[in-house]
Amino acid sequence: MKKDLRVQKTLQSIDDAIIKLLKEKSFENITIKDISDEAMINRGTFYSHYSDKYELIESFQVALVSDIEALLYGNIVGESYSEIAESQIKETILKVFEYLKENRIRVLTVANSVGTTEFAKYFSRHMYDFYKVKSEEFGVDLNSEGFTDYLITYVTNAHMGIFLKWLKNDCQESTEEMAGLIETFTINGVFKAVDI
Amino acid sequence: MKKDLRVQKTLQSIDDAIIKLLKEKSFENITIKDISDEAMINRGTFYSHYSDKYELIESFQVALVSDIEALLYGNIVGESYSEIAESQIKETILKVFEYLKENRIRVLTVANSVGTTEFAKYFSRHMYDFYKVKSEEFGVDLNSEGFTDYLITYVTNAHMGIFLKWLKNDCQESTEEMAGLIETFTINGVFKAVDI
DNA sequence: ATAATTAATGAACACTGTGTACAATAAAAT
DNA sequence: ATTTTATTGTACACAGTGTTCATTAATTAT
Repeated sequence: MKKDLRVQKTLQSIDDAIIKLLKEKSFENITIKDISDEAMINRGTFYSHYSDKYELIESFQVALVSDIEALLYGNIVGESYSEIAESQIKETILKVFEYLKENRIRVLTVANSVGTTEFAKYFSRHMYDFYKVKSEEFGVDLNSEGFTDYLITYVTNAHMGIFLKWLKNDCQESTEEMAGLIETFTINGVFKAVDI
Repeated sequence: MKKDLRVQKTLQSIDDAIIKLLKEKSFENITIKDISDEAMINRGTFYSHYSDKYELIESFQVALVSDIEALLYGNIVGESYSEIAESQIKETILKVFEYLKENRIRVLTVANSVGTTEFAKYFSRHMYDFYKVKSEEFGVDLNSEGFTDYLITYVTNAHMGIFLKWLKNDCQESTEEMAGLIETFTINGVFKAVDI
């Protein structure tokens, strides 16, 4: 059973409003009044859907991250490294870039809203988990738990940085190019990548 | 000529207050009244030194970053890669870890205050510049400007992630261990690091 | 089509925090 | 000891929050 038409319209207009406002000013400087004015709804109506603006932006995050998770876990199948063709990994990285490109505005506005902070934290926690699961599937047996964690942290943050820079750069490079960069940097190491 | 004694005391008590408060709650939830109460000064006195709490935290950031910059640029001398002993780079990385450890509380509170966001942005912009200058000094000639930028972004974010994770982990690993990790990941690449 | 249900509106309210102003007071510098 | 300067206490106007409630309007179900 679907939600009341009015609710759908209200939620949609709030979404549109916050996206538009985030292009003009920072998240912290946006008030509920700004949002309800822009959405052309009563301020009280906002409160009947979200308890504050943080809850609103969280709903954005949740949507984005669950999309990407579905994309990550949905694409790669297989139980050990040998079963997973390298091309499949490449394919997944490519799909992430494509998703990011398609949702550029949403990703950037969310990332710039809570500060890259909260988003990065939230997003990278999921990326971290993904890499962890994958490295275990790959049969990567590491000397110490701590070592693995740092390794994953390294990769997660590196990739996160690349993603956001690319989006801020208006996605000038092709998704294939970017997937290639990520692969080179991560597999060969950055020093090898520049031939030192 | 030194500043008025009263000013020194006031500024110090504000610093202490914000550090203490940041251990209890997030930066956004701290009010000027909280700060002035904790510092045992009049609320108006706060405003005669800082125009708002953001200006206060920025002074923290500036201090931390300028410390680290001095450390980075002060330690490495030489004009080309060949003149710079590898041990000197290692030494610098080590010193960064030592500095971070000594200023653990300050770095973490600032990072957690503005969100890791703003701090990371601010901090990594300087790190980015450093790596850029260094890679030029090293005579790294790259095919495209964009390529270099992505490479530096990759490294900067990766290192930033490691730094903060280590600090959050209570600096359990030794600074030497950490410097080694950074070196291995960056030079050999993470895949080599785990023997894939 | 009409009645019942549910959402949105407008207006009011108490509350918290902001930033400024200014005379009074206390402390430091000369 | 006198001047200078910082801090204090208090007050004020203002902006934003979050809640309440009766009224109005749209949607759903009969």
